[in-house]
Amino acid sequence: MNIGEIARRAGVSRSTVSYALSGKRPVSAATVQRINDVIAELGYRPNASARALAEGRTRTLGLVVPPASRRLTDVQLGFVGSVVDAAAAHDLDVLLSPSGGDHDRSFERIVTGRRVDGVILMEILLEDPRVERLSQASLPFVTIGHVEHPGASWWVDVDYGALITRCVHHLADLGHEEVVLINRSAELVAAGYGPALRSATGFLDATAARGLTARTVCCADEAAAGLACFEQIRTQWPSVTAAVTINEAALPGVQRALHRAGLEVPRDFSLTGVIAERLAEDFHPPLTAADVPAVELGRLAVDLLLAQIADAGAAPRHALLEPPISLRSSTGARRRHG
Amino acid sequence: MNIGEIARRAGVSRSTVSYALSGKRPVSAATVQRINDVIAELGYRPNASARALAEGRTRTLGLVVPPASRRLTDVQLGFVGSVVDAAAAHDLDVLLSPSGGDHDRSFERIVTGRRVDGVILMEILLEDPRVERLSQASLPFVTIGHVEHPGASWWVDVDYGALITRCVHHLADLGHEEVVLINRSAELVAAGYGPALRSATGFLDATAARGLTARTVCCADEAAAGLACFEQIRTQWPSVTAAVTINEAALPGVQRALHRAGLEVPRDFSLTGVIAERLAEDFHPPLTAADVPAVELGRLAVDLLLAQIADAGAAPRHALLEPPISLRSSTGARRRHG
DNA sequence: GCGCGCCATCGAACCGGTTCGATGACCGAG
DNA sequence: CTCGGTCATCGAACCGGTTCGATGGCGCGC
Repeated sequence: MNIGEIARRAGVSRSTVSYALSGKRPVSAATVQRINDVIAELGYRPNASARALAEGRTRTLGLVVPPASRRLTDVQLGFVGSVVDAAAAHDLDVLLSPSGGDHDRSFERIVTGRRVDGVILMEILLEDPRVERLSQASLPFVTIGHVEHPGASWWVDVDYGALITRCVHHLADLGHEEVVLINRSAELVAAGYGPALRSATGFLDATAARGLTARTVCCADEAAAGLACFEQIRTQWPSVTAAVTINEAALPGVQRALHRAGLEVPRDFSLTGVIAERLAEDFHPPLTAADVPAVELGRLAVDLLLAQIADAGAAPRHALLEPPISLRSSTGARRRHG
Repeated sequence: MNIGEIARRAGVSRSTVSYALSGKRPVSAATVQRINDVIAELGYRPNASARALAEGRTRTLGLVVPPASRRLTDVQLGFVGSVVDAAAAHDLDVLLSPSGGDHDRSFERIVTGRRVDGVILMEILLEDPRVERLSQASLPFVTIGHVEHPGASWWVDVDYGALITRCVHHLADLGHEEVVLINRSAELVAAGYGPALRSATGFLDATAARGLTARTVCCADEAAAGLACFEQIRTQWPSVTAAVTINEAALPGVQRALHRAGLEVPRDFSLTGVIAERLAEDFHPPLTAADVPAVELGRLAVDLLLAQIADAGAAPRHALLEPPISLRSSTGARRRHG
């Protein structure tokens, strides 16, 4: 069931079969017909490993994802799905590599084994050893998110700082004077996770610019933590009237805490942030928020990666998306004496 | 940077390098040392395609997932994560194939291109053409979920029928007399999606056995549908006092509907079903439910697949898991005159 | 001291494709 | 009729590993 067998049955040489399939040299119509008949009859398809070896490319992209132990957020899930779909649209397969920190067998296999033509890296830190590793391996790659000093690397990202800034201005315009940022977990912040740090910076800058009192808390990525966290906010800073968050997993807990405290959104409390569209719409009431364009970001990452693979010497490109805030119904004017 | 280069620098032949790396023939300690030094210095790793071609195996597993357009449920996400992790534990990579229906280029590439040593298929239907396709391609595969007549195929699954039956008995024991099954979407049921159909059968059998009045509804996989669906239940069958569900995505909507109707769980209404553990615990109050052991199922699928690959002639094996119901706090005795 | 056997290593073939240079048949122009 | 050029096809080399049979050197036993 290999190309030699096809050639034998069609009465031609192996190279002729190869050319008939690839079209890289002309083959007479009659011969093509005969070869195609044999192929259809035997259900032949070329061996991917052999082809990869000969061509020097695997027609496969690597996608480095956080290990399953760390649950994926909705936004991350959106990335994975859109990358896989975008790759499939180009007839490329996606090889998954669960990678946490530095030395990871799966990651190393991907990088040095020439198993993939390029890599998409997600959930990267401000200082991420994997970026360095890929650079020196001279394997094309695109990161979703960007390191502090991207240098010559290609990336796509959402401008968390700008989006959080916009959320703060929105709240300030509504008259809020003391607002809180519910960030991702303290571990992620300590590890140097870009979105968390850039959100914090944007939040502090914007609140300062508008003269608001700023509070920030870190919150583990789970509903229970969201509940605890919100109750702590109410006790510690009772005059806070609005929250900005990028923590999707905490939302169900925040919702419960609001309910338990008898606070109605947006009458008594405003809530906004950067949140996957589906979750923003599932919230009650639907969240006014910057929807992370996960699908677009994933597709863009694949496009950039393919451009980089096609022209290895090209100048690095990147895309910093700043989606508009979708006005839904979770923010309102601050109530005096609220 | 290939094996020939290593051999040249170490002053040995290519086969000696190969044997030194694989250990399949003895190589003197001094030579091994020299080879390892050169390899460490150059950072050499064997080319995966070449190795796959020579060995006839790719050290890669295929995972067929629903296309991204259909959002993954929490349970499905658990499968993907655990399969990837379990494969990584065996130093295997995972190739993703988004596949919906019948003819799918990505699926065909996986099946006939000898890109993978075996395939794990999830989200299968009672009659699934892909199972047939894999069988005739004589490529080892394991399904998560099982077709109606599994024949000689290997599979792992959760016994939805038995679990739903247990839920019904639990409610009957608590005195409920009219209960509703909130199923997955009507499209899935129509397509022949196993869990949905087996749940419905189990539900009808169990309610009949206990003399309960049974109601069933299909509900799209989203919060809004859950809300609408529950409100319809309240109008149409006002005396229903408990619900059983396998629809995770609808839960936030159900929660909101309960709240809107002023029903307190479990005092006024009982809720149970088959639900991912995390979601059951995020619910308010935490759901008494059969937690789908997604992680165990994924690991098991990989184990069975590897067994099948190792011994192609082995008799088909399968595993039907029936996890216990976790008693949390969403079910209670029916209130008279409720 | 000679032959035997073992140990380490080598060379060549092979896996299944792609690609390049060469070859032969055929056609039209001179 | 011959020569040049095109077109279709072929054969061989190559991609980078693995594996099998062969070989050379060495130590040991008799």
